[in-house]
Amino acid sequence: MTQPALFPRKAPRQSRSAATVSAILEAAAHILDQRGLEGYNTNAVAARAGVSIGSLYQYFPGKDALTVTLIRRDHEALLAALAAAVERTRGARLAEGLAALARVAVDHQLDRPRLARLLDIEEDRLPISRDSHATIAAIAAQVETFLEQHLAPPDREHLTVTAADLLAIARGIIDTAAQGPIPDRHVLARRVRWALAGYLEQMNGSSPGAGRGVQPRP
Amino acid sequence: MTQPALFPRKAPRQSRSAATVSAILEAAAHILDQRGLEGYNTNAVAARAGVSIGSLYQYFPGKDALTVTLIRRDHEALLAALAAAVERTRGARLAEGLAALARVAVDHQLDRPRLARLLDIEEDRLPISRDSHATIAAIAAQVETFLEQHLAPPDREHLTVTAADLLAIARGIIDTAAQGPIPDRHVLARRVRWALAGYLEQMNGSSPGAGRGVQPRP
DNA sequence: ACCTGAACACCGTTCAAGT
DNA sequence: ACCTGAACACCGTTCAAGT
Repeated sequence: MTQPALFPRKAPRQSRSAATVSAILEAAAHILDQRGLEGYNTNAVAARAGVSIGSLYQYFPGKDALTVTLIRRDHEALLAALAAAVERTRGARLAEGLAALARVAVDHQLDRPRLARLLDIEEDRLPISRDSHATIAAIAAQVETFLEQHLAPPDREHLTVTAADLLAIARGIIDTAAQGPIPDRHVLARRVRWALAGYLEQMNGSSPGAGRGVQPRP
Repeated sequence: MTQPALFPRKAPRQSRSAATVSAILEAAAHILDQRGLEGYNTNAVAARAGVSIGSLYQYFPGKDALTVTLIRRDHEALLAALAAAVERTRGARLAEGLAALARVAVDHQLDRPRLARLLDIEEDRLPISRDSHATIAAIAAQVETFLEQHLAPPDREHLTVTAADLLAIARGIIDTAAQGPIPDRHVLARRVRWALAGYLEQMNGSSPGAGRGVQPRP
């Protein structure tokens, strides 16, 4: 019943082993992107990385731990892009800020669409580990910071739920759109912006008690 | 490279074999709901259904075909509930209708939350087969019908995209919320309603050329 | 027409032997 | 400290033999 750990087994201590870990991760991303989940197996990853299967298991306790590391790296890239956008639009109007966030989310997903989609699928399937949770929380915190900058201070509880919903809405639209033929970034970003702005506006107007505090800054 | 078919191999012709198929599907749903994807394997399904593994493969060409059948049944239940709600709210105001749709979506997901979530995960992973596509299209068509009833006629192209986005938004919020502790249905439905109404309102207001036609009925 | 279950294949993982 | 690859275990799938 004890399931295998989902974090790297140990950190590499010598430069050659650091290279091994890098090669394994790069091979894993490449195979996922090129061959999909069907062709994604540990033997193929080890072969492409040019190491033996034993070496892979020296650094990763299992296939899922490898996948989780790819997911965390992907999240960290999104976090960096998001933080930059939040910083950049600090003085801007809400609509402009939301447009920037929508663009970041769309660009992130469409950079390597297949890999991004498969990592999302695996993320849904896998339990969230400790440090994955930290990165996800940091992403949500960026959205909360953005809301604090562009809205009058509502109560904390709502800020958290609101940030989570905005992220879920963006992900829902982008993931669904990305299942079909590659969509136009600009059009897709506009649809995401509509959804985000609309949610905020509705929340503001619909719930007299709860939403009162969420007002655009003067 | 030719991947196995994802539809049932053949229809049962005798009553005992119909019972076999039913037992297999029921066992599959039960195991998914109780043991998760980890415990979901064809040997366990056959054992719980009380049939040999060979019988399972007589009716389903593979594990994924079994899963796809569960997904299609789930979609058909959603379609029926959605069609009833669309019919029921035909004369109602837009806000009331959206609230009804949000409730249908939330109730459907929270009926058997774990099973619903795992089927969603598998649905993302699996290619959409012919008749799965038909059911999904029928669900989207219900949303389009709803929009036609409650909004002034916009152009067709936009109706399709709008319906798809509304579904994606609802799914994004509900799936994400359902990952954590079981959320309150009423609160969750309200968040979904906000998101749906907000998207429609934004689309209406933000895009002078494209959105002009989407106006609430007088 | 339907059912059975041993056998096979593939792939995740381990471990004894190396450098 | 790191690497190797044969061996093992689990599970999806097939197929020859039944009723």
